[in-house]
Amino acid sequence: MSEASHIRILRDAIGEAARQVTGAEDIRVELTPPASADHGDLATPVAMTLAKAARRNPREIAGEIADRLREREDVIDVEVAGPGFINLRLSPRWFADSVADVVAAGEAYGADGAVPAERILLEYVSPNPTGPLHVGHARQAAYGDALGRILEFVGHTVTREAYVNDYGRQMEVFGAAVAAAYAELIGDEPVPPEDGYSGAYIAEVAARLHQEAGDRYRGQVSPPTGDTLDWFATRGGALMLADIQAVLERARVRIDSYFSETTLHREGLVQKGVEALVQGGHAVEREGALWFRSSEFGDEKDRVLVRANGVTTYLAADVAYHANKADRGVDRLIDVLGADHHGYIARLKALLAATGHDPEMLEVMIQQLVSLQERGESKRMSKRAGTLVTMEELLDDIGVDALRFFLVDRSHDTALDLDLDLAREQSQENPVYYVQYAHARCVNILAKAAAAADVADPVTPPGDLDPSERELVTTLLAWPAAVAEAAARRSPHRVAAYLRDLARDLHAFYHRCRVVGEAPEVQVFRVALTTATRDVLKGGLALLAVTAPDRM
RNA sequence: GCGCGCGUAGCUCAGUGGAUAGAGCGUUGGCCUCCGGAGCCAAAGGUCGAAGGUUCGAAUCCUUCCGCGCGUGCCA
Repeated sequence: MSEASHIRILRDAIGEAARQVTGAEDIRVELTPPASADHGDLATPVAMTLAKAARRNPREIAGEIADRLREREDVIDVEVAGPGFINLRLSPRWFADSVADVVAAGEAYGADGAVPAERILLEYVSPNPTGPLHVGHARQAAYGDALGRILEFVGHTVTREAYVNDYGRQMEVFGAAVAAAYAELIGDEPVPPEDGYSGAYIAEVAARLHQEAGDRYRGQVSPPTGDTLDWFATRGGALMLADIQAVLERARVRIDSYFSETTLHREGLVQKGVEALVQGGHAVEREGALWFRSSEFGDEKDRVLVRANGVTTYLAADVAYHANKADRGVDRLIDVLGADHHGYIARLKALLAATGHDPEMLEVMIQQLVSLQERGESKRMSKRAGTLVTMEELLDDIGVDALRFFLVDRSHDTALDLDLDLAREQSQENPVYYVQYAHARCVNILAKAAAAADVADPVTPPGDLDPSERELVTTLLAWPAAVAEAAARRSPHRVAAYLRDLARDLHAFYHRCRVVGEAPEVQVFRVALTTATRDVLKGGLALLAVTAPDRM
């Protein structure tokens, strides 16, 4: 059930009235809470949207539509305002029916609204198993996972995948660094690689490998070569990847499959992909290297696939990987990448076009940089200075709920300043607790009302509604549109923003209206309203993988 | 230089053609015999970076300019 049925009936009625007045077909009726509550319960700008095609004054059209709506029982007042808005005030009966709709829909409320439903392959995080996940990965993970949940909720079929960059020189350097730490451990001469990896985690990996292999590699690691180097790189990488997966799991990030870059090379798919490009005339040799002619497909310039020394580039593997993904029978590919990869978009689209796919099937969602703020100051992060904050440290510091909420509370294309003091705060200032508290408050009220509450009964309309009740109901009715918008725009932050709005309306309602101990018809209505709010809060938080505690 | 992103309240940010531009934090002032005050109510605070243009209507679309970030490797 994507929309409560009584608001749909109303929307259809407005559409029909507009059709009668203007003759237009297929009218999309936007029906939202107005900017100010004293404009009514719901408002629509439909007359203004139709004015141009109808070549008529929007206020005139609005007036005629309004006349038709006035006859309806559920509408107690209609007025035309401003440039042509139609403002509606709805009956208590309509409010009661609408709340009952939401309660009846339960978990399905707002779900399955996507048209058409697509099969989507969503790639995010994509770690290098040469080091721990950092803050940037955390943002990609929180965004990607929330987006996946939202897309599924509105009816798409989603496969979540992470591409593991476990191939190439970086793995060798990593292996050499681990081997050097191992050498130090067993008293051999350590030969750390230049520009190598450092940090305590390298020593940890070395220690775990020492437990596994003992002193077997004594005399072979100063420096390691061949199979020995390969062993340190591969085994070390496997340990790192396991750690990475554990951190993601702890952060409630779901990934269906980890796709190994090495596999692509081992199975000859990279080679095959490159050859296909050559045969298609999309790759040419120049100055000893093999170039992908991506500029033919809108990229700024051509890109190297195979270097003069015969080694393939990262892009060559991506040809194979993206062609592979595009061939899996999906309608859409979504890549979540960091800000430093935005130059990559044109390349990826070009390689899809060159391999005979529609480049439009790929969407690349770029995540802007994250910086951490503490005591009013930005914490500078640098890999070299060793001040990089890992995702695991962040989880230890502020917890899963705060991390998940804060990282998706802002649009993905704006740089994010994560205020650690605020995130740690277990108080009113913290938006996570604000929303969670609203949920706990609903649960508490319902527990108190439990004896009297029978929401299965038809919800009876109260004599009149408090303004805070009207606002809470119209906000609840806006949920399907909000989550559909979040999905369509790939914008999980809209869900977070919606939940804050809903929590605010709930708190305001709580302070103005008592639920327990009121006249029976009032109590029944308010119990239903509280139930609906609880369910939407819980469902919305679940889309962000944030818990909805019953008590705090 | 070129490409992409961003410039909105003191700070962090919502708002991709509709009404008097919003929220959180911060500031100021109110509200606990009452379902949890982790809350509520109110006030102050804005030339939406600048200038043109399109439109009945522009923070939103177009053009130019200014500022910030990132990219612009035979790195990944």
